[in-house]
This record gives sequence, C-alpha cells and structure tokens, in this order.
Amino acid sequence: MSGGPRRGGVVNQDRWHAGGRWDPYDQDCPSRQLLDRIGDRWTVLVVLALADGPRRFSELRRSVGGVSQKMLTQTLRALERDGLVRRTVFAQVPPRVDYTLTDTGTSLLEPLRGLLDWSSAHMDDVLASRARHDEGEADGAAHERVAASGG
Amino acid sequence: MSGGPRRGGVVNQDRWHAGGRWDPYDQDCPSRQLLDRIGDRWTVLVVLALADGPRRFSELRRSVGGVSQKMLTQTLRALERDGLVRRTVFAQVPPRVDYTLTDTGTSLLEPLRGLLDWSSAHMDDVLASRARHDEGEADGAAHERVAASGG
DNA sequence: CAGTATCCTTGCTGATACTG
DNA sequence: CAGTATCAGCAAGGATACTG
Repeated sequence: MSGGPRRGGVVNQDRWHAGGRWDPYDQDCPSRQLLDRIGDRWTVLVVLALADGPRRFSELRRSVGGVSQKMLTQTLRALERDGLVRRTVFAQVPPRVDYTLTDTGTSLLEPLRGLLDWSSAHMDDVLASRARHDEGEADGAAHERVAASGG
Repeated sequence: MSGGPRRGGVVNQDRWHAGGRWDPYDQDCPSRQLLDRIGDRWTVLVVLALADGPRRFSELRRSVGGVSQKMLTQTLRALERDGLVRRTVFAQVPPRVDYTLTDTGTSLLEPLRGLLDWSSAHMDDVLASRARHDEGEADGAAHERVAASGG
C-alpha cells in the first residue's frame, strides 16, 4: 500500500497497544495504516458521500466530483476490503450496485466530523498565517524566532 | 500544495455548512484543504510527535520512524507556514532548533486523537475484515451480497 | 546539528478502450 | 450501468552529497 518495506509476516497486534496505546510512529503498527488510508483523498470523500445512506456507483461518481472511474472503483474496493463499506449487487439488468457504510464505516464518521469541525474553527487562521508567511518571504524578511543561547 | 487554482480571497465559511453540512468536494471549502494537509502522512505524525512539548529536529527524525530528512524538513516548513508549528533557532554552535506546537497546532491534537482512538477501537475489525476478504479471494469464493431485484 | 541541492526511482493517477 | 485492462505522464518521496 505505502510501498514501504514490510516484514512480510502476520503482525502481532499486542505489540503496539500495550497499555491501550498505539504507536503510529512504528511503521508496522496498524494505526499507521489508518493514516495511509485517509491519506488517499478519495477515501475520506467517499466515506463522507455515503454518510446519508446507500449510493449507487454512478451517484458516487457524480457526487465525488473529479474522481475517475478507476480511482472510485479502487477506493471502493479498499473500503470494502477493510469492512467499512458493503457492496450490494442487484440481480437485474441494467446492473445496479449499492454501496453502504457498515457499522464500522459509520463509526468513522464521528472522528471525521471532528476533523471537519476543527477545520471550520481554525482554517481561517491557517489561511491567514499562510498569507502572512508568503508575504514575508517576498520581502526577504527573516521573521524567524532566534533565541539566546541562554548559557 | 495541491496546486489547484485558488480564488485568492478570504472565504465565507457559511457557504459550505449550510444546514450543518460541508462540501469537501468544493475546492475552496476549508474542509478540502484540511484533507490536503492531513493527506501527507508525515504531517499528522509530526504534529503528534510534538504533543508533549518542544522537540529538536534530530529528535523528531528519530521519533517519526521512517521519515527522511527531506520530508521532515518539508513537512515542518509547511506546518510553520500554516501557523501550526513555531520554529525557534538558538544562536549557538552546534546549531539547535526547536519546534513547538502553536495554540492552533495544539488544538488540532484533539480531533487527531479522535482518529487515533477510532483506530485503536476498530483496527482489529478492519484487520480481520481484510484477512477474511483476502482469504475469500484466494478461494475464488464470491461472498458478495446479491440482493433480489425486489420489484 | 540542521539543514540545502540534486538526481532518480517508484507508483499514483487519469485517459482511453473494451466487456457483461 | 458498472465495471476491467492497459498505457503514458507526472510528481512525491528517498538516497546521496555538500554546506553553515
């Protein structure tokens, strides 16, 4: 998935959540894989698009603007494999396939919304900081913090 | 970053969550930009690594296993530009540079932890589903849901 | 220590064409 | 409608070498 070197075997999950904590810094830790998963910009968009209920392939394609057929299929397959999305085929012609969030998939909506909420609260600050920073660079001004050695 | 065309002005956030809903499919919607940011897998890892206080460059490099020098620098620069991280240079030799989470950066920890919590709660399910799915594929068994046309 | 600059490979991604 | 297969382009990411 991430293309990085993997040990190649089944991993012992107890290794990482000793004391109930995961270690995302460990390349082999599953929590790291979550990050890889939401790293795909389509994954999050598709999950969000399914928040209100089942959607057909073509609906998703329209809904998630800019996604290619290939990427949508690929994303849906990965989500299905992870048990976040259920695929239902209707035996009829023309074909009809519905995609639905599983319970696990639905549960992901909550933390995702937490992120979206943060965005709504702080994105202005981020955008402002970005603009300020870019201005400063144009001036060649060095506005970095320099602390005394202190010793 | 995403390289896409931007309108360049300050955006009115009310535009996107009319009725409490976001439109991450809109290029200009803040939620889309957040997605771009956490899309880099290093960004999240670095922010998390700074949760417990200031860290030096070399500490981060060790802490965030697998990150290259180039990627760490790049990530840190982006975070600084966005006002999530503050860079402090100590005028001494050998050089010492500290990175600290700003208030905005710190506030991001909460939703991030929400994601990590989700991961710790559901990663087992995801991993199990994945294994099950892969097994089924090896068997060539079709365990996909086929619904009746239903009339 | 803390970067910067450069090269080069990897693989993601989208466009296109074809199938059931 | 809902995919699968194949190909070409580009950019992210890593390794390496060098600097202040």
